[in-house]
Amino acid sequence: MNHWIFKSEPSCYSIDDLQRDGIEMWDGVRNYQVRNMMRDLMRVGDRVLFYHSNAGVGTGVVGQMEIVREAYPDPTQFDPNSEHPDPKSDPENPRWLCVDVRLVEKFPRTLTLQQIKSDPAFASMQLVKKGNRLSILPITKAQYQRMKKLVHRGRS
DNA sequence: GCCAACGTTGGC
DNA sequence: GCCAACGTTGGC
Repeated sequence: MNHWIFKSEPSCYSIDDLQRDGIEMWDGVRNYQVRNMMRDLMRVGDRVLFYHSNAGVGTGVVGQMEIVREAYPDPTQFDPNSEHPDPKSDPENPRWLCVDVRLVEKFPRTLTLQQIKSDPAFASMQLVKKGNRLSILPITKAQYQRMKKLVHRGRS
């Protein structure tokens, strides 16, 4: 089983939106590295941390999810009215994929990026490295569990 | 709103 | 295949 972080700008789609929806198609990925991770490594049952990006003081990890459907063609690439249509994608051989996620838990508070950066256990994570622009990142099981622990303990 | 980082595009 | 221009991401 693999562990992941999925980023989303809360102004676009937030943990509260997912709480309302329960299960959601994670669409709009338009990056080849991320697509390949979805295709090759992501499996039903994988655990995922939900990260709010570009959220000011609210930037950080806000909950956990799980993968409930493995990679399949992202329908929004063929929808001219969607956020990210891709006219060059061939319906016979779709370029972009998505997965379905289910909310497991909204955390009682946000584990902020500041807190994550200040913990040496997370120093090796891609998330805290400068210039990382991937919307989906792998994380180790140990790091995942430590984040869960910190956020439930209330203080770190 | 600024700007650094980095992926993508397209001319050659 | 190189690389400059451009667009996007995301922290601050």
